[in-house]
Amino acid sequence: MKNHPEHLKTFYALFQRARLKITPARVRILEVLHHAHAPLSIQQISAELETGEVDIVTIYRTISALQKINAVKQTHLNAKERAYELAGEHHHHLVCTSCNAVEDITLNDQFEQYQKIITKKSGFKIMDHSLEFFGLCAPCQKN
Amino acid sequence: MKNHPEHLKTFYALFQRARLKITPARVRILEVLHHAHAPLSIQQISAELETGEVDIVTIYRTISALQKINAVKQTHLNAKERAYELAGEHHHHLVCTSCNAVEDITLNDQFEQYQKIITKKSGFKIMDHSLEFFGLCAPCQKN
DNA sequence: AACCTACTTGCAAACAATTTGCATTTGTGT
DNA sequence: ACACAAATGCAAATTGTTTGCAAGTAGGTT
Repeated sequence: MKNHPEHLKTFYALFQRARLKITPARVRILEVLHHAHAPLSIQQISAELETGEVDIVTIYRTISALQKINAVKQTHLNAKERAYELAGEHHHHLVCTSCNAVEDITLNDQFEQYQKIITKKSGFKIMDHSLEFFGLCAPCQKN
Repeated sequence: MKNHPEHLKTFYALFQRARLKITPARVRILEVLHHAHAPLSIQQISAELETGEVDIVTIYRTISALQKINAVKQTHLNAKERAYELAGEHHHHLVCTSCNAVEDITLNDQFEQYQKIITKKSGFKIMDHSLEFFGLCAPCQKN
């Protein structure tokens, strides 16, 4: 284990536990996700990287691996694409249906309440969830 | 406009407003969605119909048209597929990650509260949302 | 520091999902 | 019954995702 970016160290631990190697491609992909302000699709991750830096097949495989070790979470921002964000950065999303901007929102007590009610009513053991709001962002409401 | 199934009449109105024709294929697709107990993917809709009854391309186009006039809503129950349900039957979903069962849950005040808070905080004009919980259903918790 | 081996990668190609073009058919207002 | 725009099926194009395999590499061991 060489000199890898410091701020990703929590992920390196996950890697080691799963016997996954810390490769340049994986570090770059983690960095891209880390710097993102919203979940990214495979295509978007690919676009963030230098052309030819990482093959898109490798991105697919890396994301898949990261999901298995719970290092990334999948969300669904629109009809077309699946998008991914680093675990531990879980939040809900506001998706503007006009300009396609995506804004993160942090969950609060009110939502926890709702989840508790559902749990009680359903007998379901809830492990995770995905919530997206669709509408118009402030700027787009003026047009 | 001939003798079409009575219970779908609210949709016929939407069709006419949008100058969409009421065809056998569309009626059948609406029926399938109407009888479904959970959102269905394109493939599932296709499977519900008699073989060769409606071309899968037509299902794609029909669903797309129905979405445009807000007659169906899209949800994302799992990583692979998009699923659809009739509008007006909007609810949240409990997805069992073990047996893949999907259970509908009806939203309640608690959730409305949460949405209100988000609206106030963000300045977003929320038109719609999508919420899925993932976890283990009661039976699967025992295994 | 060189070595070994299992894990990774890129590339090509298979596969699957979704969309498009076009000739033909059909619903619906007149 | 007629006329025309809209809808359908089929084939083919496009796009998204997965798989097979030979070559390359991380990271523990000597």
